Amino acid sequence: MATIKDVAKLAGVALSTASYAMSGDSKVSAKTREKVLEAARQLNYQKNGFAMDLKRSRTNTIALILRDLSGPYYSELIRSIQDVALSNAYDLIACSSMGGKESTAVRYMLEKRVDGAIVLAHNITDEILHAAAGPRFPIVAMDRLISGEGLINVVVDGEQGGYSATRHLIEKGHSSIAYISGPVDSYDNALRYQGFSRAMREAGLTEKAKWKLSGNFVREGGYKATKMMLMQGEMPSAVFYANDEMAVGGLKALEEAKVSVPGDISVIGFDDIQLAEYIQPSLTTIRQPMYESGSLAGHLLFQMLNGDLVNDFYKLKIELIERKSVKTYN
Amino acid sequence: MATIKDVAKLAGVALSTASYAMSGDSKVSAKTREKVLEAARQLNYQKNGFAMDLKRSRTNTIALILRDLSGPYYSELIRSIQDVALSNAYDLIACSSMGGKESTAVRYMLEKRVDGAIVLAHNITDEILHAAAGPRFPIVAMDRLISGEGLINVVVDGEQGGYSATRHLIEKGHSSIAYISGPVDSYDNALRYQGFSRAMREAGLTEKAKWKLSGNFVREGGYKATKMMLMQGEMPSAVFYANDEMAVGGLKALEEAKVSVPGDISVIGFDDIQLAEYIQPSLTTIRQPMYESGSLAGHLLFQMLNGDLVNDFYKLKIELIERKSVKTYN
DNA sequence: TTGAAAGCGCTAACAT
DNA sequence: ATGTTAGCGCTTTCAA
Repeated sequence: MATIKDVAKLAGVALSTASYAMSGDSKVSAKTREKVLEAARQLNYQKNGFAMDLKRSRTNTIALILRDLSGPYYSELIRSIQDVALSNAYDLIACSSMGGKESTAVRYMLEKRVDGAIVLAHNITDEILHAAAGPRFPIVAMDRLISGEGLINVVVDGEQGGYSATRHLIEKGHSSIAYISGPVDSYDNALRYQGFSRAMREAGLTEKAKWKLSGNFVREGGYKATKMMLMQGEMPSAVFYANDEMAVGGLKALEEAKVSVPGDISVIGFDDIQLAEYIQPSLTTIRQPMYESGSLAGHLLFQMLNGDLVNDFYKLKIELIERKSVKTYN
Repeated sequence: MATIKDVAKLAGVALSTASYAMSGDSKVSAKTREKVLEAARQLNYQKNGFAMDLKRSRTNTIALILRDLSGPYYSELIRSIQDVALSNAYDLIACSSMGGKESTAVRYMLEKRVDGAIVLAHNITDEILHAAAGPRFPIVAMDRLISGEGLINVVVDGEQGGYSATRHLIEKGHSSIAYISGPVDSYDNALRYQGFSRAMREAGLTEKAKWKLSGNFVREGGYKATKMMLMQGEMPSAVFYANDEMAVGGLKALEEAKVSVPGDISVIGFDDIQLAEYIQPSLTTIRQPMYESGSLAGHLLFQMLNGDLVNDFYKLKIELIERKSVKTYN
């Protein structure tokens, strides 16, 4: 691999002149520049990325940290962040946090291989985020509440989402409502459940323990939880799945049991995944403002990178998407 | 940010000793190591990633280059590559090639910010791939045929896929078959179309120009192409959409026109996206071995990184997934 | 306008 | 077992 030194030598100029010429500095004469560029071309010269980063102590790239790169779930969010990065002439890389402490994501943040990060990866501890963030390294956390130097939050109002979903059911006349929950240690699930509880309480409705089942946020879990609910005999008139994936599994269990949706039972989900629109019946659900929240997170990150002061907490509202899986109860 | 120098000073040892201690070299005494580690802890020391890379001239990370990070389409492929990277104790980052020459992806390859790459991004030219690849920088191309130093191919047999899909239709008794194509400059589309043509020719069937419409590989395109086909009056008994996204759009157009699938017309897709199973009717399609091909690409990349010699061309077979959108014609 | 040289933070060969 | 030192390839200050 040719280095800038080789280029300078071939062009017959000093190293620094070569550097100036290639970065388009105006103090180099056109003739010299051409000579340098020609030499670079001949040697097939490519600048070494980290030598530059090291010198500049800036990478011009930000990272998006996801628990699992392969999740189809975040595509809109990724798109929005990509847009913002592009318009700021920054590079964006996506890192997986699979592997926790040992993951690519953690290494990149701790070793400062990027200039800042947007984090959506629950398996990274607060401790690591605190260690990584700082005045020179901003982090936007989208999956938790955390504060500290260089650390801000952009979250979606999960409590309001849970509340809205439940209110919707109640307004349609449902009073016996099951809640299929995500993992107990999930912050998202906790918020959604809080919203559910508040709506129930305000309407004077009681939650039944046997109608609170866990589906672990996965399709299979929703399927099993629903089977279990079915086996218990008494059925609620509606069920609130804490995410769409579980609702998809639930719909399958219901179909197998010949329980008609929304005829016999209404269901509502959360997330508005792509499938929600296409499944039978199409799923009424809560849409999170993915594009907006990603875009906001990106913009804030760049403001911090510029040294601007920003608030450290932003909460976005969600929206109810009404489809065909909820029916007025009578 | 504390450097290793600070740590060494605080611990009262030489720079190199600190370095050795922290990388767990056995020649450092336990006591010294503890002293160093303690100093590092106190200073909240984090090693600087690119200083290390620069010195080692190795990054221990590979890149997966995708045209658009936000596409939900590649999740299985990403997962498989992630698995392979992890098991080789390498880091994996995903880079978008949006922006072409100026993209993050191209910068990372050219500036050698990673040790190698797997490319699935048509908007990157062969020229760039040639410039980036070399004996010290392996690239696995999964989206084209290209050869050169450090450059190998892992592709899925699109021609066979197109052939199988068409054969399936023919075996079910269909003889008037439309082909809704992707972009003309798409290599994937070309292969699928070749397979289609071969099957038609072998069966003595003729392609009709008016039944070859372009949908650009997107849902909306499939929708429009289908509308156009409908307007033309005469209908084929089956249509082969060159990808599932277009088929989804097509199904919608058909439904709006009250043309029953598969009652009045059969449809087959290509890719086996997640939706294919859930849409009404569920879509018969061609499944690409995403996990397998990603895994293979990953393994090959690491073999090359190790200096092993590998073949420069691998072609994987596809598989027909029979669902409900194709009916025997009578 | 050009060149010499310092130094970014780290590793590793070599010397002690 | 520990210390000294020479770079990795680049940018940028300072001097010419």
